[in-house]
Amino acid sequence: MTDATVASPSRVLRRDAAENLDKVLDAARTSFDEDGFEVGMEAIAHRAGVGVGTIYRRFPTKADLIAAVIDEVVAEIRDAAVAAMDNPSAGDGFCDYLYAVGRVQFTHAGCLSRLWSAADEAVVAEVESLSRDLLVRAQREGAIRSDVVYEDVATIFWSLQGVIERTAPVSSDAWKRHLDLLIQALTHEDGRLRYPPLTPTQARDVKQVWGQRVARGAVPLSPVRKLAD
Amino acid sequence: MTDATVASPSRVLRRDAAENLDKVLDAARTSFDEDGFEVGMEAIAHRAGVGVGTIYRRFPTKADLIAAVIDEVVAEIRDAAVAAMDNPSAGDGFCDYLYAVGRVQFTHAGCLSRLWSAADEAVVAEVESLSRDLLVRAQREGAIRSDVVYEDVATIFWSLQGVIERTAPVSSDAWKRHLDLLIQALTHEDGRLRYPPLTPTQARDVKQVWGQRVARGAVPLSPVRKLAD
Amino acid sequence: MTDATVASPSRVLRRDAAENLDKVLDAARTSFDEDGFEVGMEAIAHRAGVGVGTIYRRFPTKADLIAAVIDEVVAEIRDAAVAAMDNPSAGDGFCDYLYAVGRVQFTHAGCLSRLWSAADEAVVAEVESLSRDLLVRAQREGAIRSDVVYEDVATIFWSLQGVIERTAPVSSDAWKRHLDLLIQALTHEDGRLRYPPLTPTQARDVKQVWGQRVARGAVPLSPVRKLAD
Amino acid sequence: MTDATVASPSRVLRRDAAENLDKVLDAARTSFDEDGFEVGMEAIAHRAGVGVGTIYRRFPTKADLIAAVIDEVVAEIRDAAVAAMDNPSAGDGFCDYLYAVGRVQFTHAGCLSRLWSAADEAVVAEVESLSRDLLVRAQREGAIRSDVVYEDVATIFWSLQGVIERTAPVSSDAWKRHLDLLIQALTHEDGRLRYPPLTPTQARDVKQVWGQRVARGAVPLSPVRKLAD
DNA sequence: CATGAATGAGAATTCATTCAT
DNA sequence: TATGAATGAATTCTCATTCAT
Repeated sequence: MTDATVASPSRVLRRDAAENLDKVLDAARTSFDEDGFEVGMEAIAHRAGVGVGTIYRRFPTKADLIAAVIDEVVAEIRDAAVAAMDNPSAGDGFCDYLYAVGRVQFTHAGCLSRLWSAADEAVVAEVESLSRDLLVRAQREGAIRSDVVYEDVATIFWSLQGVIERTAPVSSDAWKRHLDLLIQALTHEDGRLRYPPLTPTQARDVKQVWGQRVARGAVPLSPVRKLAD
Repeated sequence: MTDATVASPSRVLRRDAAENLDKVLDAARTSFDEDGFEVGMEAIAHRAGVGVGTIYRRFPTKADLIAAVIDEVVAEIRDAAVAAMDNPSAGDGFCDYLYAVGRVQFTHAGCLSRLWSAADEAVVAEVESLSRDLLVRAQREGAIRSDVVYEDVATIFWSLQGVIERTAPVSSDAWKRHLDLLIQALTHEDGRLRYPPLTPTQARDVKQVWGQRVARGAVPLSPVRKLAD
Repeated sequence: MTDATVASPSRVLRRDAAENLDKVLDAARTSFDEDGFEVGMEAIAHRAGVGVGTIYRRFPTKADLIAAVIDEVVAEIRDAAVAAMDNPSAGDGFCDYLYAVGRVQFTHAGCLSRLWSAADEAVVAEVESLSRDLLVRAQREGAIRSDVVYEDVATIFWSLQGVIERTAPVSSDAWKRHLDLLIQALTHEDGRLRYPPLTPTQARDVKQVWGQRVARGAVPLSPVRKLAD
Repeated sequence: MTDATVASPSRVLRRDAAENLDKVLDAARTSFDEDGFEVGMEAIAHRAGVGVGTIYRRFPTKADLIAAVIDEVVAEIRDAAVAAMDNPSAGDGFCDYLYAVGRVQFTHAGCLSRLWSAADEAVVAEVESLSRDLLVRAQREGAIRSDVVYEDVATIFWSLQGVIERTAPVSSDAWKRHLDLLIQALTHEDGRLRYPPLTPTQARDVKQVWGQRVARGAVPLSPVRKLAD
């Protein structure tokens, strides 16, 4: 976070440090993806080829390490959103985006329980803003029904998380089929939705309340393990 | 934590064993619903107003206690399925059922990570069979699109779990809106689904793989905490 | 111990009580013989067909129950000693006695760790006195070497315990062969024994020190389990 | 229990890992010798001046710690066997060996219930092989009667264990006298032994059956406590 | 700076003993 | 009086975090 790049004789050390940080993040990401957040710090350190102390130097807390990994994942999603913006068809772009988010979540199946709630606020805000734009553009184009709001998009992501968490070890298509179904619903105007969407405030609270839990030490788990095992 | 533990002799009159068992199950259910499965046995015992030993008398293992609670939840779902069968309109019955499952899952938001996987096999099989019937009847009536299979129903439940786990502390409508959306997709015949459903085998594996994880001691979490607290 | 046999209208209750006591002792004996002293009180109660409370009525402590069983075993040994006295050949009588003690110890293989140390002092004294007599008579007859003292007999019992504890589940001859060897040594006069025997005081201390251990709660176990299992 | 736990920062300087491992093994050995295997890990850790976690770092399980200590003891016995081989008189060498084994067993009186059964298979095999050689050589020399087999040697060790377990706190000669007696029997050819020895298979089973018990959690005890205390 | 050994609170589970019914 | 449910201290083991080397 504060990696000041001051030109100096100690640049080599700097590089070592940066390399180490990368190794740690890689190891953490992979560990979380495969085994979920319950993996011990020792296991992550081992995978990274460093000592636990080295991890704790950069990440004072396991929660911080998790947050760092989550940030990367959320950044992947942001990039997907940006890419989707380039699609000349707003409707296709929006759908591309939903699939991309599904793909990212599937890839990081072990991290889902903390996605959004533990991530860097700024990036999350960016993602939110992009999501909103993608949705509105698609709606303006008439590709997506008009009674849908941004909060429904967030809900779809949680929905996918539920499906992915359970099916990831067994199928890589299940979530796609589910999303397909959802998209079909999103593109039809006819039936009115009978329940109100989450308000923006509530959507924000979801993250906050979840965060509280974590803070209280009731550290959740990650319920996934990939196919090979 | 700082509740003075002065035991006045008449503070707790001992009741029937059955009553005690109820207290334990109630306490466990509430604890799981609110705090998830990570709650300590001690905490559950305290909530029930009994010693840990009392819990262990009926439930030799924490897993057994969890299973008992889960069984109750699954039984609620079974009852809902049975009730839905009575609806003269097969389509309405099926939708009733989906909402009922959502409602039950919402009520026991802390238990979702073990639903299905830890429950009594027989009851789960019963639920599955009833679900299948409800679906087929609704399809025969033309209320539900024909390319949907039972495994999609299971997927919908997982999807709802994802939504509920995140939104339960904040909204009791979010999952309903999501389900509404899904049902609209289920009732439309037009768009073909582009991805295959889970095979029955895979659907079975979902439970099994999850169960393995649990067995391996990577005890899942429960990611929810209700509004008040 | 204090079973006053006052003739009275409540004699039937008395009989029930006595029957219960027998059932408890039988169950305890069998349990200890088979599983050692670690068996839970619950298991013993179950075997006896009574509740734990009933056991605790007669035996305020597990140690007391153990002592009661041990007393019976020691009484068996006393009876064997008495019987051996009847043998017209003092030498044969003495050897008979050694074998008899071995047999009793083998039968109660799970109880050996407390034999002697936990038993009723009076009966132990009786056994000791009889043993002494049997030994002296055999020595007077010239059947047993003269440099052997009573304490050596006790030592032989402990020696047999060591052999039985290890071999009981596997062989019912091992201890006999060992005793045969010992007896051959006992009947030869030639080699002088190079080490002094335990003094009577020391022999007494063995029991006392052991008893202390027990009292301190470091309740030993019984290391045997019979062949069938 | 009531030792003020004020941690002055310089109270315990941290030493090498190796040194610590030694401290742990020493503490474990002493604890077992004195109090038997029932001592809590906490107690051992306290004696070693470390936290429980430190023990568990090297010994994932209490059983592993026990095994480590036992291995050392068995190694002592192996060394004694090797040394006995050097004795030009095969008969003396054999007797030396028996005494050496007695001495080792006496020193580790609290560990006897697991000797052989919990030890490293390879070393046990080595000891067995050496014992066999020592016996055969002595028999060839005519020093030991010919109807004795290796399994009888094992039996003698168990016999000594029985004597030592009871007498160790009270006398350091008792076992020697008993062994003296046994050796006199071993050196006489005249009387035939009336019972068959353990077969090699049975001797092997002794260890296995015992091991099973341990595995089943019926952790044996150690029935000894040294004189002082 | 990096390392990984040490820490110790916390979690599940057992079992002798007590006591309401 | 008998029953067996309830108790809770004690035990083994885990893991995030600290800190000597």
